[in-house]
Amino acid sequence: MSKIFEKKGLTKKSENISDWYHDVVLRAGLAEYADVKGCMIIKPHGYAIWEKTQAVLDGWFKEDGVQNCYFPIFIPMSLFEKEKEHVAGFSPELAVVTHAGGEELVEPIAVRPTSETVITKKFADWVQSHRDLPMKLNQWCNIVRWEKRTYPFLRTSEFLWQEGHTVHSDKQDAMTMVMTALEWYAKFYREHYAIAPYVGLKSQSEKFAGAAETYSIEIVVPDGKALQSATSHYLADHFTKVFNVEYLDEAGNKKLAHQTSWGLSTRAIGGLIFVHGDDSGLVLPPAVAPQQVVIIGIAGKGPEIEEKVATYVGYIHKILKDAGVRVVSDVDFRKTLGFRINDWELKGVPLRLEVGGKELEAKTATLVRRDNFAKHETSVDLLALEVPALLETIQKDLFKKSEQSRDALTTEVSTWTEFKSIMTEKKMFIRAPWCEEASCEAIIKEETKAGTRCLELDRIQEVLSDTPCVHCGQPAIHKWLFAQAY
RNA sequence: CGGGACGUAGUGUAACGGUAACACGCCUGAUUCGGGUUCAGGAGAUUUUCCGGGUUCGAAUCCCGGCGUCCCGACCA
Repeated sequence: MSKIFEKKGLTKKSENISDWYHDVVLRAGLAEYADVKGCMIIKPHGYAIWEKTQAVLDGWFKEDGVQNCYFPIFIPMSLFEKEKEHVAGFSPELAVVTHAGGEELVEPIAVRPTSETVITKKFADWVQSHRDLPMKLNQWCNIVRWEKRTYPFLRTSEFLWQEGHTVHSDKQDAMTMVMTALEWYAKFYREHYAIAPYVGLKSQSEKFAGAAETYSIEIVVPDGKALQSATSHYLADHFTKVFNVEYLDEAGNKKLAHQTSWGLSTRAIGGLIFVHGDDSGLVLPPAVAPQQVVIIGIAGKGPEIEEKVATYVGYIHKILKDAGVRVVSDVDFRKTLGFRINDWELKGVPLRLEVGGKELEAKTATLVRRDNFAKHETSVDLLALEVPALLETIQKDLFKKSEQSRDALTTEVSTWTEFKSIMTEKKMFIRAPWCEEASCEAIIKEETKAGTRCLELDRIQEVLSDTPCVHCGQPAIHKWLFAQAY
């Protein structure tokens, strides 16, 4: 039925997924390397995906009463250093400004790796009464973390994200916020990125520096490794204590506010590339594709046909645009057909309409799906209904495929021998009983490079009895997910 | 931060210590256009080979230092 046309110079995903990934990022026009190590220039096609991401999440945040704001990129070192665990966690990757205005600064300024400190300091001023709570803020901004080893989108020295910061009267209210944010992210990945993630609680050693609890979205990359793809933290009173975020309750008692923070970054785009891409390049889910449909005009012989085809393409373009489809037309007849098709496939446009002399005569268009290359011809009269429906089908099929891939890359084991051989021979997610001791986790990581990824939400209630830890044999408490991480 | 590789037109590569070359891309014109077509001509390195020193009659090439990038490890809320 459908043949996959190989791309010149594009490494096959199955041969070397890392080379393939880098090739796709560059060839699909998502991003390029910048002049500073580990930094990335996000090109229009990549940025457009980010804008789609922003639009969806931002809408949900606002519906819930979260307000956008902006705090400075610079944080005085003294402020940053106030919460001890926090500074210990972030110091190694901090970029610090020591000179400005031609002079050495009296106090160095940190470039934000996250904004808990500056924002909490202001919460102390803004929160006085229980009537001020909850206070929910968010900012879309850039972050700098000087990682030793970088990877386009997955781990860059500077990246874009949103960070939500909220304060609440008590733990219960804060936890509701933590779970709401987590659910937004899960829903976003499922319904917009068409990715089936794992959602759960991080272990104590893997949690955010300064948090009481961290929940995360974990994506299963097709090579069996894990990508932490969004986090939601319950900060308890760890920061509010340090910055004195106190309020008076109804009875006039002074109380410390409870706090949350949650974020999703441009790393998400890396997950999107990894999960759906194939040997022909990027594959975008229709929900977030900057262009959902490309109409390719196929020239016959001579300018006369070209003109007719171009007119016909314009006609179909309008039909689709009126039907609410994000559509782009390609009638650049100076380039050969193969070149144009390959280029649009690399870019990952979910649906291609081929329109030439044949279709013009029959008043049809040929529809080709990017995800499975299935091809069929349809009458123009049906396009306004059929194209949106087909885009939805593609969206659903991509999700199903992601779900199958995730499940196929997850296995349950109960013995250490099995655990170790799986992790060393074939990387994948392992679900196994664990004692929840940090020392045990550290040894597992040392021997297999795999750490805990999360305790799935629906397994938190499922407390084990008489089950030994997969590694140390001590009583296990829950079944956790383990994997090597990106 | 340890180990390795590398740095030459826009990109990818070549050049024994002796005239910096080739392919792709780009421009012009044809040709072709239902899956990266084919051909002809042209521009593009030029205080030329990342930067600074050195050796030499002569350095892209050898030596020293710096900077940077990539790969492998350690690290990575």
